[in-house]
Amino acid sequence: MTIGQVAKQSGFAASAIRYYEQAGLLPKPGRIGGRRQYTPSILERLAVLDRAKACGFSLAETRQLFHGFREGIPPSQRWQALARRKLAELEELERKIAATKELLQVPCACRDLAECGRRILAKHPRGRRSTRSGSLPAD
Amino acid sequence: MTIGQVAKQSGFAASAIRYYEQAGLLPKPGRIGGRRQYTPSILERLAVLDRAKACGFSLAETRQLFHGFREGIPPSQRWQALARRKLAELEELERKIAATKELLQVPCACRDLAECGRRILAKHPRGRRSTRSGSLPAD
DNA sequence: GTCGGACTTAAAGCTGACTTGAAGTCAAGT
DNA sequence: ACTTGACTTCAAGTCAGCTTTAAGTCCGAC
Repeated sequence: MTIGQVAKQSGFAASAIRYYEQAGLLPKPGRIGGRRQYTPSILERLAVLDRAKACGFSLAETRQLFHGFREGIPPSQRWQALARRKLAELEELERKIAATKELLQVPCACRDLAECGRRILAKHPRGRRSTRSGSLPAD
Repeated sequence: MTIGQVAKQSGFAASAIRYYEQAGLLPKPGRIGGRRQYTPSILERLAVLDRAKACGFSLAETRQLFHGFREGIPPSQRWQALARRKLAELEELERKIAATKELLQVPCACRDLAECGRRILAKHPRGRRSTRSGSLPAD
């Protein structure tokens, strides 16, 4: 199969497939005239990749799934090890969401935004911010 | 106050304060000898910004909070309008998390990852992927 | 007058997961 | 021979929210 056929059948963009190969998530396929030639087993591999994505795993985590264990460790143990960590992360995320939702429901009766600022300052004298990412608040 | 003093008192990095100014989230302060000179009211403004961040608002959303309404619309209505949308987003996110957690708890008894792939393919014949971002799965 | 520290700007770098673009190659069809 | 379409590589672009860097400026102290 050519990369285009794999792309169509798997639903992944050809560019993504090349990217995954480059990232070490897919085995390097044979080539004919410079072009990648895949066997259908690539579709199984991509299905696993898809599932890993659906589990919220980053590419680094998915790489662990494939290459991060001693040979012979069965998939069940691999998935489990990664799942444990991810579940903890997701629960932490749920906690953040709950805290954010609470904040969003605090009523405001200020006359202007400056008054909002004064009230916030009055409750939370001063804070240090942490230098991190993520679309939700740090703590 | 100099930007350094504001940084220390607010907990924001000086570079972040400049960035917010550039992004239209902070008023342009007066200058003395080229340096920004702030009045303490900047601290109120930054406190509001901080609260908006804690509410999970993006800078674009926070800009709306400040400038996205007709003059005279009180803070309560501004917060409320933004909060409604954000709460909906957060609930959507919670649904995704719940779905992801379920997936993570599916047991696996495959002998190898190729078998995992075959089983996944058997259940979900083929899928189109959507071209979007976010650390959690698309649907 | 000269040192150091805090400030200024514009531009580039960071993260993750890809996509897009440019320039070139290959195979098949007419 | 020539066109078309699918492929190749490598580099750069995308998004957010900043930080970092480089090169220069300003002020107060000594």
